[in-house]
Amino acid sequence: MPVHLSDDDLSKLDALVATQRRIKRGALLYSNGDVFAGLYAVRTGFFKTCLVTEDGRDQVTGFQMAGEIMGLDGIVNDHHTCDAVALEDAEVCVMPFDRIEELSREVPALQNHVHRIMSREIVREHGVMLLLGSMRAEERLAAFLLNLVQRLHARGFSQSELVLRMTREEIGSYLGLKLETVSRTFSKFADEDIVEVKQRYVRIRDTDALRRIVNSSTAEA
Amino acid sequence: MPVHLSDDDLSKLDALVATQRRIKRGALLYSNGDVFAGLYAVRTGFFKTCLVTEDGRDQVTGFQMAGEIMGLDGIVNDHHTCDAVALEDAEVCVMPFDRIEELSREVPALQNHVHRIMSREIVREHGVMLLLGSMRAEERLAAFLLNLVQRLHARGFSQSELVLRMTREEIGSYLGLKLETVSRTFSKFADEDIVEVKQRYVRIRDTDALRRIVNSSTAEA
DNA sequence: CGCGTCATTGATGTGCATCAAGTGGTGTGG
DNA sequence: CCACACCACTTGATGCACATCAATGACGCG
Repeated sequence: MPVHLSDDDLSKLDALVATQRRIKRGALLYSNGDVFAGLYAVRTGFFKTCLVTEDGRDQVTGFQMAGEIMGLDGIVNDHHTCDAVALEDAEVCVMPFDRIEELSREVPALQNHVHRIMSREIVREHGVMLLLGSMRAEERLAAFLLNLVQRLHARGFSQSELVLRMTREEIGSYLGLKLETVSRTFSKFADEDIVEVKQRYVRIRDTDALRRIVNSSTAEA
Repeated sequence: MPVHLSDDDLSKLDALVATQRRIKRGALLYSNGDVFAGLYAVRTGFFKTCLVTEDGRDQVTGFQMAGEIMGLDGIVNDHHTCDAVALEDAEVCVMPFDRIEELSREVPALQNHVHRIMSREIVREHGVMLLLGSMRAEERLAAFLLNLVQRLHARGFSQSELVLRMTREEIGSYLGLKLETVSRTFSKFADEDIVEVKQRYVRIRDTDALRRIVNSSTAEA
């Protein structure tokens, strides 16, 4: 998201990033119950955020890659309500939230930027609700792949090739499916020459077919 | 949510509410594609927000009652991405967003308040994702009823009695179920003396039973 | 090289959707 | 004021998509 700032403002922004943190693959950036310190911007690496309930339910709420912001859930109650786990070795910028608020008051562009980030997250989650509430397995996986590849492409990667950073189980948890269903659906796509799949490696051979699948609600209206 | 403000700040806050709007039952407060003007605080009445896709899918993303804020989805792209529909005659306060940002810069308590509202919405949606992604029909409906009655209770209504403002179909859309399933699940709860249901009227006879149902994931861990 | 983790694939089961009737409450016009 | 129409709701019969259970296969790491 581009923000237009003066040089003066930019130098203020530098002050925002208090520290950097390195997170090993499999390690937690923060977890449910942790005191909220600030927001995190992913510099390198790949994360998942997930809710874990007392009764053992586990829901992946999102996957985050370079440039994306984590930690917004902690603002309401000064405590995080989910876990952030690195799926590969990663680096994040730590931005203490009181500093963000302070600077936001001085730099309107930053203020608006923060609001947009939060609103974007809300809209993203609306999309996930639609997916979880009304899509079938194939539609969910197709939407997931398209979203992933689109975000990777925006970062300079291929539009058609990707290496999944997460397991089938994590994909399933995000999509509200069991890992076997995710695997079977991958195989089905492969049979239909829509994708090539070899473990974590995925090559999309027919993007339009995926798009058609996403919008195949047996549309009546 | 309590905000602590000085008298001076309070008088500034008055300036926030530009206008009031009355919405007839069934009418739209805003809809997908509308230019984002500001946030809305529900004064009286009851709303649903829902996504409608081109291919005819329809997902209710939330129900809003007095004191709750609508319109956050419009901030990112200056356009709303969902519809807000009044389920009964309603009144809302209109708060132009540029005024909110302006005042936020002067009144840190307001600034923080806005951040908390947005964060709270993100956390709420996490909960819905968990519900849609991993709960069975009975668990979903139990969670829904508990949430509704809890919010009503916080507004001075009964802890055990409520009148639903929405149809079975709208409940189903929110919970990712078909209306028949919602109806059957109500009947099942009634058979088990957990609730009394007569059309829109619901009386909860055993709150703990509902709570037990919500946490009955066949917990292994 | 062997063990643990992740992935694939098959057989079977089940929860919810779908299809279909029928009921009750509400608003409207004769 | 009643008859009719409409809509929301309920309930039953059937089907299907995905879950579950189970076995095997492919990596990757110590």
